[in-house]
Amino acid sequence: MYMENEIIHVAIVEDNDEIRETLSLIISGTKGFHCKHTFIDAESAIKELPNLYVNVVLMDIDFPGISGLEAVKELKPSMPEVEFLMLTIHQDEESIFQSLCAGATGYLVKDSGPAEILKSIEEVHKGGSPMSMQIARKVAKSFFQEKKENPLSEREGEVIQLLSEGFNYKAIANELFISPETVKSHIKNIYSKLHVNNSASAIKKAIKKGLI
Amino acid sequence: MYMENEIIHVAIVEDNDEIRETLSLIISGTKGFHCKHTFIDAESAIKELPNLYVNVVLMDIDFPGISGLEAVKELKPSMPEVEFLMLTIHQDEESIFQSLCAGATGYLVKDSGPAEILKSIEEVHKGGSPMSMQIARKVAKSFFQEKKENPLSEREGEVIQLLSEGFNYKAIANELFISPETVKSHIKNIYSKLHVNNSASAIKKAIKKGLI
DNA sequence: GCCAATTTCCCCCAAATGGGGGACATACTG
DNA sequence: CAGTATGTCCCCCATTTGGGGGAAATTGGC
Repeated sequence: MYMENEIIHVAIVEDNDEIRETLSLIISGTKGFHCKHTFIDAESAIKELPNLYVNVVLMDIDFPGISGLEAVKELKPSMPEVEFLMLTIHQDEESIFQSLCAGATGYLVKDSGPAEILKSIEEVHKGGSPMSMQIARKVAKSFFQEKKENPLSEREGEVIQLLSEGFNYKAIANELFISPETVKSHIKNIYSKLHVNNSASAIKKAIKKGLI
Repeated sequence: MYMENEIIHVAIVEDNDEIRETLSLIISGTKGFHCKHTFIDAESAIKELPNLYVNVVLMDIDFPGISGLEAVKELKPSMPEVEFLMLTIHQDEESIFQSLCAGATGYLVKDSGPAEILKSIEEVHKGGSPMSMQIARKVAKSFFQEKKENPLSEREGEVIQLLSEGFNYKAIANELFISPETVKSHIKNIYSKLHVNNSASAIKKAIKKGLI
């Protein structure tokens, strides 16, 4: 139940001291917003957040150690009513896609102005999915090409074909006259393109997309 | 080109001394047949056979160490003109199926009489696929039920379903409230039923058969 | 009542896999 | 020309997988 005059409780997870403090000041200094809890890394956020009352979490996407992505994966299932807004500088499609899958609701590029940040927090709390224009386009593209384009190169197609027939890396290497390390490399790329991390789900996805 | 009066050169791979000697004597003692090479294990057969001239190999199906099955897999590709006749006591469908896939042409139960053995060797050399009645029935059954029945139990279905979604053993175990060892056990059985030996080919086959 | 299949769990142990790096060459494209 | 994708190969290293055993309880069929 969103109340028009309710105060939105925000938590921040961000390793950069300056950014964290600035965000905290902006938020707490604005009517209707409050930020009491900030965390310097994903580990402490994972430990503390479940015991706190917050509505929205601003989460930096890549930390040293446990990433923000991992943190969302960990936290979201046990606190589904909390919305996660990812903070990112490098707007690469992959981490965006991954974070959406992990349960993040929106995105913010770090150089957004105070007004935009506050608007996004409010929007996500109301049930929206705010993300900067650039990112929205990237996500759309990601989902779009997910459906129609064959994301695998010719070589990758040969590799996954053989993989689906039960060949292991060594056997695939022999078949294609390349090194097992190269096969491994192709498979790593295939998994990344299909958003999976093992052969079973790769084969399933590849078949569903008509790649094999 | 099969010549009517050509001598058929036979090699024997069999660990049991008595059986090996008996077979050798029977074969060499019969007009039109000759057996100069016998091997006591799969290893030596794999090493020596490629350098010898033989038409038919009698291969025991299960050795300690490298199995006869493995030996055929190894040898057949490099000597496709040589026919392999598997010797077996336990007529289990699985090893029969596997050996056919590996490139064996026919089967003999070990308690066959001399006449049947010689007839089978001749037949296989002429291009036939001799197998004892009991075995023929088993193979037929194996191929038959391969096509129509869902060979997976309910639990196995759940397991392969989760497997296809990228869950590893531990995750499947959590999902189904059983031990990872049990998951492993189910997966071993699934692989055996689908005639595969890794997740990639299992998923492919399961999808092709409409199991998931 | 026995046998076969299913479901559950355990052991050992080697091989395969996946994730993280990085490097270098080619080729295409803006 | 710089950037991107592809294809090739290498390192390290932990985790996962698969194969070989075996065992016990349950169920259902013959």
